[in-house]
Amino acid sequence: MSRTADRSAQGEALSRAVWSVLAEQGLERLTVRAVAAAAGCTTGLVMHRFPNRQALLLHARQLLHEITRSRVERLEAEAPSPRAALRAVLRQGLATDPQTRQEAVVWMGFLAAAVSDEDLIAEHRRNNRAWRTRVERLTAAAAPGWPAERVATVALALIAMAEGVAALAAADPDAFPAAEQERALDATLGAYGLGE
Amino acid sequence: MSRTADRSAQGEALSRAVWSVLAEQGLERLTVRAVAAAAGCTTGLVMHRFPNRQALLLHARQLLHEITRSRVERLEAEAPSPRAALRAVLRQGLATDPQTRQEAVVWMGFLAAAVSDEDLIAEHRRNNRAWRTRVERLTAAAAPGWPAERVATVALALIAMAEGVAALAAADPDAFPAAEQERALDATLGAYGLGE
DNA sequence: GCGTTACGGTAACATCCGTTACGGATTGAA
DNA sequence: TTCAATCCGTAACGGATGTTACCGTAACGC
Repeated sequence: MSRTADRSAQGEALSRAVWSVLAEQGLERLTVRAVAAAAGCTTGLVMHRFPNRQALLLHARQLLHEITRSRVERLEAEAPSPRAALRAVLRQGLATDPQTRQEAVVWMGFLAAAVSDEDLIAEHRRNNRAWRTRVERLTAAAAPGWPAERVATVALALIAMAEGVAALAAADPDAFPAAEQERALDATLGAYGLGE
Repeated sequence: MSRTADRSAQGEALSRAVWSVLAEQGLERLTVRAVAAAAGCTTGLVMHRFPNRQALLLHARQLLHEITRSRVERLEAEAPSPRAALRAVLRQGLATDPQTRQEAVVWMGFLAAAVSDEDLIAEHRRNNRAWRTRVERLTAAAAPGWPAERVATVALALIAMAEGVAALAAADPDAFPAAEQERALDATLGAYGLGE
């Protein structure tokens, strides 16, 4: 295996360790040593792979974006109709299973970390705006004939709803089970006339 | 002034310092020394007022809940109609001005801190469930005749939407100005037939 | 007026943090 | 085989953190 592939694979493994620590121990315990322990290596490897802790976090944040993006594009391509695509893309943003619940917690951790990290907040804004553009495109396709302003407003409401549900469920899974989250999503889509 | 009032006032001042640090510097820099500096005192006072950092955070979290609760109850009492009450209560949860934007950032910081703090997560769940009960009551009053399940689903969707919009706007105020947030709220209420 | 008590600032403690320096091990080429 | 380069674990460093101990001081009861 080439050296660059090794480096890239190590970077990914360390990023997954960042997610793991962020989800299980929280931002306050997200130290270089904790990440190294979660990845099964030492701080030496971490600091040889990344110039500093900030770069490590930024890489983990970017990789999270990349992974959810590819998942979303697959869902979008496989959907049988524009409305099914819209629903599938929004649905994957909920916190309906351990995997997505962890992602929601990690997403929140990065957001909290971004308050004191200029690079992280820039990354967050870039990703969020791309996400918004995507949902606007899907909404427009699902609601032909709507004026652009209506599309933008409804897309924002849909994004916010999904993100809010995920945050609520991530912090209190028992109070917001998967079925209830999906019911809220379908009720909202239905209210806008975007149901199947 | 009595000694107990002094103690209580100091606790409130320290809690406000916690909010300030959380909003301006983020969770990672929320240290006892930073809180003391923001409050214009020394760590000695902080540690005499609270047994440890965790108790300080918990008090600040509880006070934040108490303050928003009283604001919400005032809005609810002053509203001319059930639908106006629902809208006003949801609207105050958006991040439409520096005050509420700061609250949204602080709220997010406490949520991230709760990942590694059993007391904070319990407080969060308790408050969120109370919040949900309140919005369900307001929704039921605004939509007479709805079955309970419909009320619960729509209330969840409304809560999630408001919370999601606040999170988006807190992290990227330029992309989500106040008018756009309100438009999303009104569009959602309108879609459910709960507009004025 | 005086002693006691609670208050709060100072400074220290042990620990943990991010980061750096160093050294041994492994790899690949000559 | 040998030499150079790369990799990465070890250990240390300066600084920051939560917490504790100590001490001066101001307020309150007698």
